[in-house]
Parts: sequence; structure tokens; C-alpha cells
Amino acid sequence: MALEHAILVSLAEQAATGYDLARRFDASIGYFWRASHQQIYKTLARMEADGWVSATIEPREGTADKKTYAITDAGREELTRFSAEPSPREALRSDFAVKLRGLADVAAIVEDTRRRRADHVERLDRYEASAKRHYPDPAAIEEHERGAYLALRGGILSERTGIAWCDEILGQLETRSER
Amino acid sequence: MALEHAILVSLAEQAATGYDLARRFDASIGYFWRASHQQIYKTLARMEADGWVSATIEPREGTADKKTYAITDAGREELTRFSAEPSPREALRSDFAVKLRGLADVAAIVEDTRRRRADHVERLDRYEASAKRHYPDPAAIEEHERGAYLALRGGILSERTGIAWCDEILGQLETRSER
DNA sequence: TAGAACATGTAACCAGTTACATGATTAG
DNA sequence: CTAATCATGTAACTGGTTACATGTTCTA
Repeated sequence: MALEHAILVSLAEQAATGYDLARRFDASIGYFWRASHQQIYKTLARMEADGWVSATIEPREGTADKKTYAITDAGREELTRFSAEPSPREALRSDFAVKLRGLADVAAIVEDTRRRRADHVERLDRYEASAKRHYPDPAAIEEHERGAYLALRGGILSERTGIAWCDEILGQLETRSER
Repeated sequence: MALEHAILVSLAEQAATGYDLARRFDASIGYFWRASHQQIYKTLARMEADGWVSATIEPREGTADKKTYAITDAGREELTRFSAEPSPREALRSDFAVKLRGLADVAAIVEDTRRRRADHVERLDRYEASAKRHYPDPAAIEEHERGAYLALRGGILSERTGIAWCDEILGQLETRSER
């Protein structure tokens, strides 16, 4: 379970509210870990109880207090411990591959594949734009950015592969479904 | 939730016991959907209640009856319905990418990356061996095998990408951690 | 003044994991 | 005789999703 650790990584870079974190999980960190605000709030509460983060409370009238979370020393220790531990192989679960394997409705799969392809292209564009903006010269990457850069590279490689797979599928199925 | 559908795809090919399914989920179908036997038994019970599968019971003395499941017409209908529905984009969750992004312990990540690379290589070998055995001539693939072939191709492409990513990570981190 | 952005949560539910538990049959 | 394989389950827990719920502040 890495949501806690993803939050720690994020807070290690910069303290934040649950709301801020939810937005970060819609962008950079969210490239490789998705999380809803509900889950983030729940997890932050647990992490605070565990002493991994501490909240600075800004009281507000008429509505819930604003809480800005920062990583604690215990949180930093936990992050180090997590880093040293071998990471489990991702469980692969793909509705699409199941569907493809069944191949019950070629026309529907072709349509689905086109949509997926467009989605991969859109993500690839975002990742490449991000890479260009943040790391215009890959040879000049500073040590503190290297992790983020390599993670982004993983995203780029995987979106490209997604596109290639879709193209292969479409190449084999398209003509069949349209004639 | 595609476990039910993965089971339907599998049963559409061949009737099976829960145990058989668990083994299939360790092999072919398991290339893109993992499931434990506990979960398979639980799901089969629900699917039987829903009328998607029917069980032929072989009573056994002293231990639980053996149940062989077959897909029903309702199950086949459900599979068609599922096939026509757009598939949700896979939620990406990677402990490894979170760790990489944090980059708290370079030596540990290098070690982890080497392990992941070896794992990718092993899987790629299995997939390629399977492709060679089942589809020696890609030009001569029959329509009923095309889905399985394309799913396997997805596995091959993604393992290759995994290896390439690991190589890129190792290329950038290895020298740093060893000197 | 309306809608977007900021901000925080609860409750019910569901899928999946881990641990536990049993027993028969077959091959070496 | 022993280990692997065949075969089926229950129970407790955890992580994540969906639906619901509220209120403020800023900007066009």
C-alpha cells in the first residue's frame, strides 16, 4: 500500500492541505498513483495518528478547519524504510485485455481501441510537454530531480507502448470490422 | 470489475472447476488478470446465483463436492454486453514509481530495479515461448485465436518496455551508487 | 450574483488480500 | 510413507469507490 508513501513523498517536497494533495494526485504524482480526495483525507487522518505527518490548524468560522500537513521525522524515517524494501510486482488487471481475449464483438473492440489510443496520445503529449518544460536538457538533470525525471520517462515509454499496441490491434481488426 | 468477465471468457472456452480456473489464472488468463482461489470460489458462487454459470455437482465422500462450472446463455449475453461497453482506463498504481520519484535510497532502488528487470525478462521469455508455440506463423492466425494472440502481444510489448525502462534507470543510477 | 475554486468530511459498500482450515488422490 | 496435486471453502481485514453532505471565498 503506497498511498501513504506517495503522500509522504509529496509532503517531503512541500507541505500541503488535503485539497492540495488531491490536486497533486490529479497531476504529477497522479501520473503513477491515483487517489480521490475522500481517500486522501482518510489516509491523512491515519497518518497523523501514526505520527508520520503533523497538521497546522487554521480555524475557520462556520466550516471545517483548514489543516496544512507537513512530514515529520518519523514520516521521513518511514519513507526511508519503504524505499529500502523491495517493491511488489504490480498486479496487472486489465478489463480491456480480458475483453480482447474474449473478442466477442469486434466492432466494439475496434471502437474501444481507438478511444484508448486517443487517450494514450493525449497522455503522451502531456508527459512530453512536461518533460520538455522541466528537463529541456536531459544531460543537465540535477540529482534532486532525477527520480521525478525517471518516473516521467516511465510514463512516456509506457504510453508509447500503449499506442503501439493499439496500432497493432487496429491493424489486425479494423479491416475485418468495416467490410 | 472484470474478474467475473475473465471467468466467463475462460468458461466460454472450456468448462472448469474453481481449482482449474485458479490454475488458468496462474497462466494464460493470468497474464492480464490475477486472482486467488479464494476470490474465484467466492465469485463463482455469486455468478451462479446470478445465473451466469451453472454447476454440475459430483458428490464426494468425506470432503466438499466437486463442482464443474459451465457458462450459461445468460452468461454469454453478459459477456456480449460487457464487450460492447467501453473499458475503463486502468488505474495506475506503482509502488516502484512512487519510490523512484522519492529517490530516498539510490542503492536500494538500483537493487530493486535489477530485480524488476530480471522479472520482466523472465516474463518476456515465457510470453515469447508461448507465442512461438501457439502462433508460429503470425500470418496464419485463425479468427478464434486472434484475441488471445493480440492480448499476448500486449504482454510482450509491455515487458519489453519494462526492460527498457529499467535499463534507462540503471544507466542513470548505477554508476552513482557504486562509486 | 452566479459559478468556479477552495476546503473538509461521513457512510455504505465492494473487491481483493491474508490467514486459517480440511480432506482425497496420485506419483515417487 | 510422504509430498505434490487435486479440490473447496470461511473469516477477518483493508484499501478503494461511490454517493452524500456542507460551507467559504474569489472572480467574471
